[in-house]
Amino acid sequence: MGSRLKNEKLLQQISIQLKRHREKKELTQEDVYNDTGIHISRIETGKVNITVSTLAALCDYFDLNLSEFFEKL
Amino acid sequence: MGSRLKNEKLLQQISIQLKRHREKKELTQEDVYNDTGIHISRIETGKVNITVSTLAALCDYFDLNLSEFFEKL
DNA sequence: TTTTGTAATGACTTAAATGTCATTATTTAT
DNA sequence: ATAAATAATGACATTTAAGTCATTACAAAA
Repeated sequence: MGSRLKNEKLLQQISIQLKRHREKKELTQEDVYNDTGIHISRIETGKVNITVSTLAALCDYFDLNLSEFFEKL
Repeated sequence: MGSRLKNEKLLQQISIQLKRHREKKELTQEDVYNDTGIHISRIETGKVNITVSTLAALCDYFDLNLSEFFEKL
């Protein structure tokens, strides 16, 4: 059924991607919070099963669409 | 901040996409449940803010990756 | 070393996704 | 029209994402 391993891996990859995009824009976690209201710290540790809304909001904030975000998965 | 409108629209689009893929494979909601353990009914109504894990599991089940799923958004 | 800025984590609350099952539409076929 | 299959919804429990704030860890700079 839902492979826990594959899932953890996916969340890990998402977290790394988000961190990369944040750092590319030279933003702190606090910046992200001030601008979006999202606490990204726990997300970037890869332990949170983020919702589509949250991911969409972050992608929007980082100026990328969901499709290209998952392209580099 | 998080535009509720845009969000509802996104979730609506996701739900429609999922339904399209399910029907293309001629699967019932019960089939999906039996194979994945996921109750897709509420998701297909577009009122649920699905998690990445759930979406990933469904995409996997429908033989498509997340990137191409969001391409046709 | 000692600040200082930033990130990670703990504790807790709230809201909501997910799971489960029964019941009520709704669609499709006979 | 009736029956059968499928989907939607209601009600409820469980789990967990997300919000909030304080504290600890860590890194970079002074």
